[in-house]
Amino acid sequence: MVDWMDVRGLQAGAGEAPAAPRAIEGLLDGLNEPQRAAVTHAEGPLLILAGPGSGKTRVVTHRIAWLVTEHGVRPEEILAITFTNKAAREMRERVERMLPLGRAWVSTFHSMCARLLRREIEVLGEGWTRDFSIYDTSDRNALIKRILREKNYDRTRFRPAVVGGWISEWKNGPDAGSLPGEGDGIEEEVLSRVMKAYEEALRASNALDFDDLLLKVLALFEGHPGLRDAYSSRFRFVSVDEYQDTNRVQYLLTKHLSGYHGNIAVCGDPDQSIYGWRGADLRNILDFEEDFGAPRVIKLEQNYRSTKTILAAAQAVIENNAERKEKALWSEGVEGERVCVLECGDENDEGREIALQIRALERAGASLDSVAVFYRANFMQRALETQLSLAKVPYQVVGGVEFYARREVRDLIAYLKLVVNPTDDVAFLRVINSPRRGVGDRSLEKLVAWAADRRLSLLEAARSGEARELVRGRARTGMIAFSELMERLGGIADLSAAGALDALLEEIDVQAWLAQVDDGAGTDREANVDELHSHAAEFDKLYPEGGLRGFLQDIALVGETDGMDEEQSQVTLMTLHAAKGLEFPHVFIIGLEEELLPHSRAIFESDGDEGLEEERRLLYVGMTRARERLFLTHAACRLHFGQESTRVPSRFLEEIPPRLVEGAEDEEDDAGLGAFEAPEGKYAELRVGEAVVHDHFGRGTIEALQGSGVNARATVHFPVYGSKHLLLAYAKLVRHR
DNA sequence: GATTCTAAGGTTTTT
DNA sequence: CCTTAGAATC
Repeated sequence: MVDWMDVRGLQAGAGEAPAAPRAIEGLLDGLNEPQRAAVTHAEGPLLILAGPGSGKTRVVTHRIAWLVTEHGVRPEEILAITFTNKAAREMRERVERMLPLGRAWVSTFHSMCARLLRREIEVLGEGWTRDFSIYDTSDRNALIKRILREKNYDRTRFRPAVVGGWISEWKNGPDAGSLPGEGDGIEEEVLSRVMKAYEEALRASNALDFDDLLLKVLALFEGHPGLRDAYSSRFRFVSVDEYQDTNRVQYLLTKHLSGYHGNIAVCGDPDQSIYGWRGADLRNILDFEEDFGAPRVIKLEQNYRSTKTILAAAQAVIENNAERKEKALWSEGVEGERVCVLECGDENDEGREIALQIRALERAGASLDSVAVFYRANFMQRALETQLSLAKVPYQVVGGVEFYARREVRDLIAYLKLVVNPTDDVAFLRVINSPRRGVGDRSLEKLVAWAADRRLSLLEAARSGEARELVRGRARTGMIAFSELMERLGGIADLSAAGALDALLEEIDVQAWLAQVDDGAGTDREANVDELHSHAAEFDKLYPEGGLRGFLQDIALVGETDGMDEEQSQVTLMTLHAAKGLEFPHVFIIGLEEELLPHSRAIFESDGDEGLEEERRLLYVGMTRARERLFLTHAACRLHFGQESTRVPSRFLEEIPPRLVEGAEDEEDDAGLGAFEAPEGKYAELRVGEAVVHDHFGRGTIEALQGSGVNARATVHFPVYGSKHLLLAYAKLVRHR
């Protein structure tokens, strides 16, 4: 949850003086030399280049504690920026185990900016007030869709999400803050015109999108140096985590925030930069030394997480990148077992193989929550889930359908947003007809046009007798009923979050509304409403001062209840991107195939190796999550978009030295000997040289047999696919004639 | 205004 | 293959 307290008292030192914190026992104990140096760095710029598993979080949290207890820094002078809200929460918790953090700001760039704007946005004088709404991506898209329709653009060619993406890209690009010109192409024209209308609509609705949160603060800082200096001097110690994933706008904010005092500590790892595709600029961290004037540079190179083997394999891969800062990672850990590369038939075979290996790990004493499976693209999740379910391996997927994306939840939030900000037209359009009030598209079209002519918000329009004359029948009754409802709800804006929600639910007759909203998809919508209520109640408890406004801000910026369930013993499934910052004893990375990892978009892009290097970093991030065992799989063919395609093993696999890979060195010998011990059951009759038929690969010849029972494997040569190592338990080999 | 049909298009994702 | 969005139809 975003910390919401402390909206007052910009002046450092305002409020009661806290008792001087005591030195914390052992703050530096168990830290290595560079870690200690980083923790005890006080004034001036600091760049921490932290390899994976090098104790970065520990260093950052201990440094904050050290600043407070040993260097006389007051918590309210500290601003710590993290990559996600979850990371912010965790960092605050970890520091607070050592000392109270009180009014320190620990947050993402976005929540920091939202919080700052709640106080200062009126200084801009551009029309926004402190009750501004925050539009998330789907609010944004809904608005753009409306604009595209208004302007009669081909909405199949120009999809709202795509145009929204362009706008966001523009707002994070070099000309952020200005509007794009029309240029000569149709795309430039659409971007230019739609964005112009979009920006006007945002202003008219007193709303900001995610990008604006940062841009408005930037504009404030640039236009009002006094205000910038007030914040920069209040936050005497600024730190930015995951600096390799910051974009241009975030870089500029960092500059402004630290301009006054230069006490800026950034930390990150260029080798783990995986968000270039959404505007993160690797140069921010690569150029930090020039940008921030002779910083202290500390490299954390000792890895405490992975076995030597895993570390060496990951290192061997990443060394193929040209664009990087050299790091000499080392570990005092054990050699560990070799990396296991598994070749599978297709995606189902891959899933089965993973289930099988997980069972084997379990037999060896591992618990299921020590296992994670990473994949490049979400579509790979499905086959994996199918096979794990069949094999009865419990799993959880990280990053599924977001709670706040569910329809009934979004509707309720839109009501609340409209109460707080009656000019929020996106919210208005979302709920005017939910529950159904007979106000259809045609009626709304008239209302929108009427309101636009008079520069009024839709709610104001719906209140006016003149506008009500535009429509008749049910539509008019509904419009009147709705504006009266909003009238009645006006007073709940100042209630607590749960109080406001209760009042709302009472007014709209939840049961009837839920019955309407229900599409019979079996989703438990009532439970979702209850969950929203408990979120609200929890928020009230945590931040009694926050109220409905605070709650809305909080949920606008927190994507999900984003917790992994750590209670139950189950395997964790997620994309490689989602894996950043985590660690697991046992890691599987699936689909190590050309055009998947590296992804085809990266392979075929024109501008050099940038994309390819990012793919390599992605694999590097995945590999370095593993503590003890690392499994890499690839399939010979894979079904995608209903199309079966033959797969080529990833070039990255070849970058791992064979000596680090299980069975890679001596495979040839084993196969030649045909060491096959005591074959049993139905596989007993298979012999080297025999012709067999396989589901996918067709007819082939057995070249070698190894292992027994469930581990019995055969090397079979297929005319089309070449030699394959197959697990007999799954390959369903049939003797040919 | 609701339901059904059709066509397109489908990395990665946080805020 | 499967989801989604928009158009067509009742």
